[in-house]
Amino acid sequence: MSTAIVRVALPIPLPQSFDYTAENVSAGDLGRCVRVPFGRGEKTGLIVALPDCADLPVDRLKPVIAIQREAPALPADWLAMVEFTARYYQHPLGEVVAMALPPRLRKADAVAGAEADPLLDLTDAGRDALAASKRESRALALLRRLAEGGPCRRSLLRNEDGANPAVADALKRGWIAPCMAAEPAAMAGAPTLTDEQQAAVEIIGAEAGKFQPFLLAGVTGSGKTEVYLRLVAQAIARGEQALMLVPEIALTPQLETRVANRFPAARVVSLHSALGEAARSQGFVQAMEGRAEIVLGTRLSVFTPLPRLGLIVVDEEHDASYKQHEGVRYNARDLAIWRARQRGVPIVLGSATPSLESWHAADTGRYRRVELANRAVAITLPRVRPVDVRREKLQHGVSEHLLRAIEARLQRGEQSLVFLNRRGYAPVLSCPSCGWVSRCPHCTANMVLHLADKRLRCHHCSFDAGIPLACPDCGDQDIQPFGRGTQRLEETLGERFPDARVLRVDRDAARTRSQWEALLDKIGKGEADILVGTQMMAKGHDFPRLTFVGVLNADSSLFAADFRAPERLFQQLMQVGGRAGRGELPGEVMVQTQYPDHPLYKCLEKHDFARYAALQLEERKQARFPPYAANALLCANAPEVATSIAWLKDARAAAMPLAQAYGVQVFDPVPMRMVRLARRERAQLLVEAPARPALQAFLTEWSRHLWALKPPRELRWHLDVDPAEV
DNA sequence: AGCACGCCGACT
DNA sequence: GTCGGCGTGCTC
Repeated sequence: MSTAIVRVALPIPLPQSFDYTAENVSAGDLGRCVRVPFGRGEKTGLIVALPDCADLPVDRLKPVIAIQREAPALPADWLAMVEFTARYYQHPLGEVVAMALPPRLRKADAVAGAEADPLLDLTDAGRDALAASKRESRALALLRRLAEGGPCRRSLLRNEDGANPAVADALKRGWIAPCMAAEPAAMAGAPTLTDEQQAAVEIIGAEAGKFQPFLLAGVTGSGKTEVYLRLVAQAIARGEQALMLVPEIALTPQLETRVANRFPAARVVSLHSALGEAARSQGFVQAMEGRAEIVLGTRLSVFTPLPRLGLIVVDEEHDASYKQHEGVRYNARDLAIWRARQRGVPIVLGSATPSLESWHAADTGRYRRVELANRAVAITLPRVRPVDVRREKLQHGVSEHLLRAIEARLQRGEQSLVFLNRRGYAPVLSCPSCGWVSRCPHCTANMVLHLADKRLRCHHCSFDAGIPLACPDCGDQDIQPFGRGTQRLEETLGERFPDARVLRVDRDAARTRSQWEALLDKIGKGEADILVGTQMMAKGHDFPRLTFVGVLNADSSLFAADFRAPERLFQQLMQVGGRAGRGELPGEVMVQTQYPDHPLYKCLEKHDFARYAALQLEERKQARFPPYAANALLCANAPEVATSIAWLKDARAAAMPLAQAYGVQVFDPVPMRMVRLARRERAQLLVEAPARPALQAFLTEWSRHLWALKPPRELRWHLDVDPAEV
């Protein structure tokens, strides 16, 4: 019996791991879950190292309770990634592990990797039955599908409605049977590639087995997904696994089915936040054991262990949902790149409107740019033009130009979308005689009027109140909604076009996944004439009958305090414009603005992303913003903003001696633009470094000081490395 | 984060 | 005389 030391990462907010003694430990126990005594209780952690000696006298170490040896250990490269994540984002390792591991895996019970989804194929008897068939039936359709498409996962057959009894019946009759993995790379129903797509596939495919990032810049409708699928097929054919990351709302059952149907014999694991614990654990284990060929998922799936990883795809790489905004504030796109380098595999970042960071990386040659300039589906890009609202009288915020454009679509039986990034009926309720406005009692924000359910609601903390009949301050009964939200716009358009079917698509109308699906379905079937939508409508889906997009209130992002606001506006407008005219019909986009000559709108008119990116990058360079600098924010919140500011001042004082040495600039603490959020008052401090390595080196040292800086009990703080908003 | 210990007010 | 407030200190 030999006693060894194991180093355990525990899910507690402390920047250190804890050492324990254990019997009969082997190198294979690295990456295993372990039950340990901790304080007065017990905890489950992960063995992250087998050190020769502990940083504490051995007699003060406690023995572990049990090492969980039934489940497979997490591989070394996975450990290296979570360790990197913890280091880079300055977050305790144990908490990173707790986030990245499905909860089931951390528990003591082993996850059985049951073969629940067998690959089915026609038997000889099945072929006979098919040949002898007389009448059309469910069973027959099933057999024909297998005959034409080759072997297929049972789950896929089940997806086609009502086919499940037919599958069971055919199995019983011996017409179909589980078969050994045929060719998982086999594709079903793949369209012919355009020359451009073909070229892209060849260029990227040639780098298989090497680390090489690609920026696949393809206009909306150019068929990026098709390029991904071909590359995935190549990877699978080489016996490798592919990881496909997509933004949060983009992972719909449609996409899952599209991928799964394309590779009927492959095992596709789909991972998203709505998934149950069991399904998530199962997918994780299937990927880890190399039994799944494709992992398709949102940001969290970047942590899926893949022993034979051969390709990473990040779709819509500019999308904000890749960055996590609480807990471990990681960016899945950036981690994906790190992982591709670690594993020596190519990575494809795809977008019609790449992030300026990625665009710049392509400019400097760190990434290889591959362009898809032509739309694969529609004839032309939509005509885009600004509507000068200074020269027009508006009707409830909508210009006559827009209304006429909608009218024309109605007459032609086509769909219009009016895009307004503001939920609710009106952004505020106000008293004209005393100036009272509906403020949230817990936040520095206004309560939004939701007339549909007769409530005032704070969009930041979800505080909810009834609508007062009179002004709470002066008693005036003439309190009024000010400004316009989607609900009011829906009402306005309904009044103006009484015969049209107006459909609102925002977070209130599509609260659940199924509501969102139902809305998409309704639009797809042409059961709406005018859509009123927020950014939810900006991405993802093509509606063949949608030929007009009108944009309201775009200017508000033009001169916003956050330096990334214009970038996001341009991306959003380009994406939303991409909704118009994806079918046979040409599209048109109108943007209401007070600044029709603003370069952003000029570039948008010409669909010139490259030019806009160049302009923005020049501005960023002048102002020393990313990607020409690396940022981190130290954020603090407490019941009183003074507490936050005071602690941040101490933190800054601790930083000053280091800042010189690393060449970083540490700014003064400032209250956040929205100081109060959910009864806490927030402040932050910006750190600006010339580049990421300098920032990293500085943060590593600074955070040691920060942990030693005892804050008052009621104060919370965190570091946000590469923040999305400054 | 938990969860202890620890030293000062109104209750059986 | 005790129950309990939440201040501070530790967890291998």
